[in-house]
Amino acid sequence: MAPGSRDVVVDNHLSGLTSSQAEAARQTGPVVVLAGAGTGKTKTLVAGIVDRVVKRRMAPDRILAVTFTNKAAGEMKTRIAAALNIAQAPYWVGTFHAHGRRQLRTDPDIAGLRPGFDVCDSEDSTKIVRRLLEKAIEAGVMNADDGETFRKRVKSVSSRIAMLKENMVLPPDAVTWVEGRIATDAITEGDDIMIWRDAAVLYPAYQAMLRESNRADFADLLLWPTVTMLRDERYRRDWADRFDCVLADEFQDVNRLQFLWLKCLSKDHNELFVVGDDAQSIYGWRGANVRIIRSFLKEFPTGRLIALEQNFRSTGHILSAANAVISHDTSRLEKTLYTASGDGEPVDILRHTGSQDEASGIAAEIGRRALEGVPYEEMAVLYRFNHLSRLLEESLLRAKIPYELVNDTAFWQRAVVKDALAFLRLTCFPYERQSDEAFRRIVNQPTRGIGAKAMATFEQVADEEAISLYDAAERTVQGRTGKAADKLRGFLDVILKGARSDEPSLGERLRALVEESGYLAMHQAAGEDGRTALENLHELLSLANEFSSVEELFDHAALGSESRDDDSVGRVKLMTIHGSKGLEFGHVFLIGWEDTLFPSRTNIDPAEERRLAYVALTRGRQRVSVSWCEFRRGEQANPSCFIDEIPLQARRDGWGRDLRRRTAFQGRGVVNRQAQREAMGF
DNA sequence: TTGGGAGCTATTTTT
DNA sequence: TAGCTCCCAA
Repeated sequence: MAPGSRDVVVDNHLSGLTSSQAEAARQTGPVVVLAGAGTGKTKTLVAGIVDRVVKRRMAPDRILAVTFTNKAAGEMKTRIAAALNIAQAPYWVGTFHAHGRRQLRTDPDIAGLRPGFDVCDSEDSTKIVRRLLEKAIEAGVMNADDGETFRKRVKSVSSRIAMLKENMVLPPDAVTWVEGRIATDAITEGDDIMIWRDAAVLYPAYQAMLRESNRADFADLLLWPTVTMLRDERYRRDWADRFDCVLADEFQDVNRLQFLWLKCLSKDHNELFVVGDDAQSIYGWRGANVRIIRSFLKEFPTGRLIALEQNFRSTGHILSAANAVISHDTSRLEKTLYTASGDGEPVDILRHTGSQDEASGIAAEIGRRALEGVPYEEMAVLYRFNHLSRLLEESLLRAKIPYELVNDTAFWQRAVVKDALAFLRLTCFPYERQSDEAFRRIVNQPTRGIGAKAMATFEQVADEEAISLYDAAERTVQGRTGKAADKLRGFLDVILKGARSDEPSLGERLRALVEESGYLAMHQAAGEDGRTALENLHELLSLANEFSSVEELFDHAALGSESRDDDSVGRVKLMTIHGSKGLEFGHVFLIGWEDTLFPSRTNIDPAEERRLAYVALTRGRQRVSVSWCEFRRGEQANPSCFIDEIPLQARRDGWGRDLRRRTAFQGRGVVNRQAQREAMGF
């Protein structure tokens, strides 16, 4: 190697960076990079990795890098591999959950699980809670009416249990912990107190249920490894010794559990590099704790905070609008975005008379910009609530503008997909309680006369004999005659046949199951209603063939993976503001900015709504249009307080209808959305 | 006891 | 739009 060649390489890697970015990448010891929107967050993180590998000679496989989403992890992998010029990204780059799963799969017993445990998603967790709550009410242990609908209560309790886990509270300590929080007024609201108490009481039973059925929920994946690392120094060293440094993205969204996990793994060398933006913390309701990034330096007094403030994404006007809105959040870490590019177009503030008017107005404006040469995929409409997309969809269809509803319902979450997988899961472990949830899901799909009563019998037999529901059903049906019994026997036989199958292709096995069980026929018989279901089913069958084992398939279904990026071009994107975090578009339309909708009154933390507005505004590169309606659902409304905060010199106010008049994009008549979608090929 | 239809109501949703 | 809950007929 020629003298100095190494430095040349380093310079090459850091040369495309600003001085703050490069400084951050070169930092040793604990460092928090406070990276405003569009300031090159991921770029800096990747540069940090490159610096550690190239200059500090760390082996790529001894670097732990975590993110939250599969998409972000995939992106990070690609960029790291490219930057290091290696074919495959380092092994330990992935989501918190994927890492936790690896750790737990290595030693399932730390969570009281056996090898081959399943990971259950929040829907499964909620179902467990629902059954426990029903039982508790039935037994008179718990209040029947809580002032809330049962459904809402179940959801709330389920999410509180997850929050307990994220606060490192173990089942036996839950009641004490919650009572302590109530005593210190950390929990005050009447309803909230009840929900927390419910959660504390049900948590041990919930955990027992998971163990019994050999399943782990999302929080378990990180909880038990962390608890064990804190308890057992040898275990901790075993894991911590695998890494020379630890990096985390979107650090403003970590919860206490994730932070402790990171600390356990980095405390020996203190090489903890985190990147985030407290002004973009919008997941507090999901357990994210923005105080962790804000107090990073208190936690690590020797650490460094480096702020990235030069924005490379948006125009000056967009940034001053965003800065103005976020400046009212006084608890945030100080930082002000600036740009070297010009002011650009002012932010349009569009006033509409009603929501119908807004929808057609926005659609028309999108059409007009498309005529001006803006590609559809460069435009996005963002809203606070999912239901705001409805009217807009209709207007877009009418205007023949292709669009994509992002994150409608994730593929693996869809009922058909979960049903089909339940068939497969049941064939894997018919005689183990691990498959009980799968059994409940599909015994009566299609209907076989198995209702609440029959299920209660199966549950009872299963509990008494300590056998699986499948087993219980098999025993119960023995010797019975009649239509329902025959149908049930048919179902059980299909499962048993599937269990004995030595068909190597998972797609084939699935196909046989859904065909023979009548599940496929059920959807076929539904005609138009079953069409999407059939499409999803077929997609699943071909997707299943890409997996070499059922375990792999199930893991993927629960946690997903970064491979599924369908960046469809030529379509306007419609999504919630939450869904847009981390993305950018040339032209952004923000709808429904009324005092009745946004800020949403139901958010416990008003500052979070403000940060949401900040995220929304900073998605746009060239143009941002904010729209509000004088009337929505018959109620009068005023512009959102966030609109008032946008400085006059950065905005241009006008009526949405003035824009609409200038365009030829108005279609006519009522449309059948499904038919039109098909006609347009999407 | 089941199954199906009517009717109601919706936060946001990385894993 | 969808996903539940409630109610009634078979």
